[in-house]
Formats: sequence, C-alpha cells, structure tokens
Amino acid sequence: MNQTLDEVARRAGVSTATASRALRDLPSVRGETKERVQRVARDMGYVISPSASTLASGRTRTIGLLTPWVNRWFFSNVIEGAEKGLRQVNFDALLYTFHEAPGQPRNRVDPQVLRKRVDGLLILGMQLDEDEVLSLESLELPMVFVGPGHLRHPTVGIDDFAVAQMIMAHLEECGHTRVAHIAGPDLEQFDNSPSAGRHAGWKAWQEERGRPCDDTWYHYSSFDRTGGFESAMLLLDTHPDITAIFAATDDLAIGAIQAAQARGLHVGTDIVIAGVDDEDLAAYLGLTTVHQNPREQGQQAAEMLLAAMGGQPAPLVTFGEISLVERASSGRNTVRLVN
Amino acid sequence: MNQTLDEVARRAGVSTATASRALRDLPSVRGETKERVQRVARDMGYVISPSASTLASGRTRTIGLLTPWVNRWFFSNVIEGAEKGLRQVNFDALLYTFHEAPGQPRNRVDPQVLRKRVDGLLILGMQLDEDEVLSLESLELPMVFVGPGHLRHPTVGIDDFAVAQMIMAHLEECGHTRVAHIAGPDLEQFDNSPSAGRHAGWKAWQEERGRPCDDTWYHYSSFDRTGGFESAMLLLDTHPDITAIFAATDDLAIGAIQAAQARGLHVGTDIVIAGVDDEDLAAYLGLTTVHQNPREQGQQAAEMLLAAMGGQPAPLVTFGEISLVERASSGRNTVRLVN
DNA sequence: CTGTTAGCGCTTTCAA
DNA sequence: TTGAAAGCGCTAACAG
Repeated sequence: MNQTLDEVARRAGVSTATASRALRDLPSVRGETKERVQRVARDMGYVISPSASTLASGRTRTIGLLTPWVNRWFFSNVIEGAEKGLRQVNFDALLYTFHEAPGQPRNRVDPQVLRKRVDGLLILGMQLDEDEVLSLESLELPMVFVGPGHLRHPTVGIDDFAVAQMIMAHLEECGHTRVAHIAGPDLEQFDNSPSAGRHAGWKAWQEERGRPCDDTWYHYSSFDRTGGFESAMLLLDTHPDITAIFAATDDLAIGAIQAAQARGLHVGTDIVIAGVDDEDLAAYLGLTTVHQNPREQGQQAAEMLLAAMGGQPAPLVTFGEISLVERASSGRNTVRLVN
Repeated sequence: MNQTLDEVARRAGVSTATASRALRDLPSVRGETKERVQRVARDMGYVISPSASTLASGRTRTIGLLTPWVNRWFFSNVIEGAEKGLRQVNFDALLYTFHEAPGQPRNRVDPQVLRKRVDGLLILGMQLDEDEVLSLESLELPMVFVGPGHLRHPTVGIDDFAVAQMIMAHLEECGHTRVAHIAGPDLEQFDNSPSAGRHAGWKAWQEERGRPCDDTWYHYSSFDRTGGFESAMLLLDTHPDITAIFAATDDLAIGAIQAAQARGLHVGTDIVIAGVDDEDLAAYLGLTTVHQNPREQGQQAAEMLLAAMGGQPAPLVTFGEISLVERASSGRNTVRLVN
C-alpha cells in the first residue's frame, strides 16, 4: 500500500534509479527490465508524485495559461485547444484570469505567483505593456502569445491585415465603396493588436482606391456589442451615405446590426455589415464574416510552447487559417434570421 | 541570489523552521520575529517552492476543475467564478476537460491522473455514472459538484423544479395552458439532472391543472440549438394547437425560435417561447427566461470546497438565486430583436 | 545497462 | 517561542 517508486523498484527487483528510468521510458534501460517495471507499476496502480519529481528535476510539467477571460468565445476555445494539446503529453494547465468585468482595467500580471510553478507561459489575448513583458521575461521561461503578439516571442494568430482585405474584397465585389470601419478600442494603444491590423487593412484598401477613409470614417468605443452599437450610430450620423460597415469583430458587427435596425435600415439590402470571427452567433444571425478557428490556434500554441520548452526554436509568427463566410448581412444568402 | 527558505532564515537570523512558521503566519512565532522574517522575504523577492512545500506537507494548494467544456456560457462563467474564489486564498486551479465535440460521448474520468496532484475536486455539469463517482471517491478528496449533483456530496445549483414552476406561472399569467416542453437529452439517464428537474416542474404544473403533459407534449434530442429546433418542429407537427413552449435552456429555446420562424409563426404573438439561463444572447434576442448566475455559483462552490478541505462540513445542497426575466418572446416587452 | 548516493526546498516532530 | 534534524519521493550525477 506504499505507493512509492521505492516500492515499485523493490517489487520489480531493481534499484529506485532503474525504476525511475524505466517509468520515464529512458533508452538506457534494457527492454525486458523496462517492461517488468512498467507492469509492476501498472499493477500496483502506482502514480508518480509530481511534487517530488518537480523538486528533484526542476521541471513542473505544468504551464501557466494567462487569459483576460474564459467566458468569451475566442478565449474559451483557445483554452480548450491548448488544454487538449497539453494533456496529450501529460502536461497540466494552470489557469490565471485577469479580468473580472468587461470595461474594467485588468489586474497587472505579477510574475511572482508564476515563479517555481510552471515551465512555460501561454499568454492569450493580453495587451501587456513593456514593463509587464520585461517582468515576465525575468522568469526566463519560454512563452508563446496568442492573439496580440510580441516581437520577441512566438505568436499564434491570424493575419489581420489579410482578414481586412478579404472582407474589403468581398464588399467591393458587392459594389460597395463607401465602407466605414468599427475598430476595437485598443487600436491606438498597441500597434501589434488585431484591431490595429484590421484597421490598417481597411485603410490601405480604401486609400489605394481613393475612397473615404479619413478619421471620420472609422470609430471605436468598447470591445463588445454596445461598442459596436455606439460606433455604428455615430458613423451613420456623420455619413448617412455609408453603404457598408466592416466591424473588427462579430460582436462589434452585431452591435452595428442593432444600430442599423434601430435606424430602420434593413441589413443586407439598405446596408451591408460584416464582422470577423465566425462565432456561433454569426451563423445564427446571418452575419457575413471571416472564419477563424481559435481551438486550433490554442492547440498550435500549446505545441509551440512544448517545443520551446524542449529547447527547439519556434517560429516567431504562425498564422491560423482564415476564410470568408458570405451570409445574409452582405446580401449573399437569403436563408437568414437577421431582421 | 539563492532564493530559498534557508537563505531567508539566514538573513533574518533565525532557523529555517522559524522562517517557515513566520511565513505561514503561524501563531507560535513572536510578532517581531515574524515581521522581520516577512520583511526579509519580501525584500529578497522570495517565493516559496510549491513542490517542496507539497512534498513535505502533503498538501498541494491546488484543486482539480473537471468540466465537459470551457467554451459554453454556463461552464466558462462557473470556471471564472471558481478561479477567482480560489485565487483569493492562493489556491491554483488545474483544468481538466472531458469533451472535445458536442454530441460525442465524453472521455471517462480517470482518477489516477488526479492522484497526488490536488487537494479537492470541483466537478462541473458532469453526469457521472456510479463507477466514476466511486473511483473518484477512492481518492478520498473532498469534492463539490456544480449543476447535476450527487447525493453524497455537496452540490451547488439552482432549484430546477422551482425554475420550471416560475416559467409556468408566467406563461399561465399570459394565458397559456397548452404548453409544450423541450427537455435536455439527459432527461432519462439521470434523475439528478437539471433536465429532469425542469421537466418534473413542467409536468407537475400541467398535471395539477389537468392540462396536456403526456409524452407527446415534450421532446428532446441534442443539447444545443439544433436539438431545440428539431424538438420544436416535431412538437409543432404533433400539436399544431400549442400556444407556448418552455425550453429547458436558452440554447434550446433559440432553436425553437428558429423553428417557429421557419413555420411562419411570429414569436411573442403567434407563439410564446421561454428558456432558462439568461445567457448573453437571451437579452439580444428578446427571450423570456429565468436568470441564473453561474459565476456566483462557481465562486460559491469554490468556497464550499475550500471549507471542506479545511475540514468544515459543507451543506449538501446550495441553491443559487433565480429570477424571471420577461421579454418579447412571451409578448411582454416590445423592445426586441426577435424577428 | 544498473546501482549508490546525494540532494531538491520545504514541513514537522521533538527537544530545549 | 525557537532550533536541530529527519524526512517527503523523486532525479541526476557518478561509478561500475
């Protein structure tokens, strides 16, 4: 009933060291011995003590998952993907959230609580300031970013400029030239943010064609439906001749749809609206959008982090796949529920 | 630069044992000594080694968070609440997910991977069979359930029978007697499921008043919008004289709304639909529902688990608050977006 | 390929 | 109220 390595070793008739090696499947153990030890351990129902192993080896087989929220489509899916990727190789994920309420500033990231606890960091969708990044770097742990990235560290995300251009090309095809943009509020704070990339894609498209894209043609307030609503209202006030709106996310687009409806505009005919994400709601509402797969991005990020912890270099930037989904909000598919 | 307790002790001029006691704020240390040690530790930026502490004490200060999904409204909010409650007392949450895709059977819960890793278990929304519960109990760890509970263990949830009665009373008030029900697919597998409680509440209400509630008056397939859509279609086929539908969750209700619209029925006038949850979407779609707060339930459950790990007895059943939210789908509020 | 041995950094008796 | 010392269960040289 003494579930220790020593006991496994004793029963298998080997030393503790050999038992340890056998269970870790090190190549330096004779096949037969290895199997015997593993069988004995299995029969005993032996499980390793992670704390003892960590203490002796210095490796925790645990990563820290830093995220602003878990209750949002993008993040919860990234988390699921990452957890799956880690679990496959028996790594644990320690969850650290940094936001309590939308609209509130988040807690600062404190590297101390991470110290001696994890072998690596997966940082989701957080706009860290330079001090925070430096403090995290002081931990000397591999880290991988998802979403807003960092120049010095591997980042998984999507090509936000391409996303914007994909949407704009679609709108062009639909005959729209007076296209306003709703951005995320982090647009001007961080130039590595998705908001910045999407705004840049929109602006470049319009500029190259001599179309309206001055500062009155885009707007942002908060990063949710309310923000989308407000921005759309304002843009429609300023430019009643807008024929299309490209919103940086589906949530913002949904707010914009509400605004259009409040104005008595029929979405898909009177005005065209497109978002980015293809979250569950998008199909339901008939929202034209750019599809991305945060679950895969999470798994990908986990694999990159695993590789980095294994000493292998990871590419600095990895793009997830994106694809255009044409729906009723751009007038393309009449099977829809948008009013 | 040697960030150990020994070093703290040396600098504070005390023994390792005293330093350990001081940092854990044990009462057996003289106030002055305690402060000195704590100050030294702070100045050094000392952080304890969790693995060493765990190895020596047998306590991990970590709990296992078992959940089918993280990407669903209810679960992600429970997780956020729980994580917050745990973080406040410096406990870590280890995430274990058990579903990859909706509709697929989940992985079985394996107690071995939890062994020696956690001090307690928070089990979210999982329908465990008796074997699984027994195997978890073999870990001899306190556990708290959220959602579908267990007779032998503390459970946080809502009073599902009351939820149903609350909705039914509202529908009654609106003049509905021919009320069909859409249940969750776990209705008949487990009698402790929310689906079972809500179904029972519906059935009791109808039965007591001599109203239709035989087996053709409720239906279920899958636990998502598609399931709600299918069930509603079927119910409307069987009983074209239905005037209201009570769906066990908002997601099911949303599917039912689609079905009604597909039939050319105007929701709120031709037919009334109500759900349960009050997830984000409900307000957006104007869905009448029963509000619950999974975030608070998660935090509550974390506190109960903490108490249980501290040896304090926890109540076997704790109900979260619920309240009726009347919206357009039951004809009560014309500010709405439902078609 | 295998065994011996010395820790990893704490907590916890036990004694003072 | 404090200290000395014995582990907790494993890994990692090092030796053989």
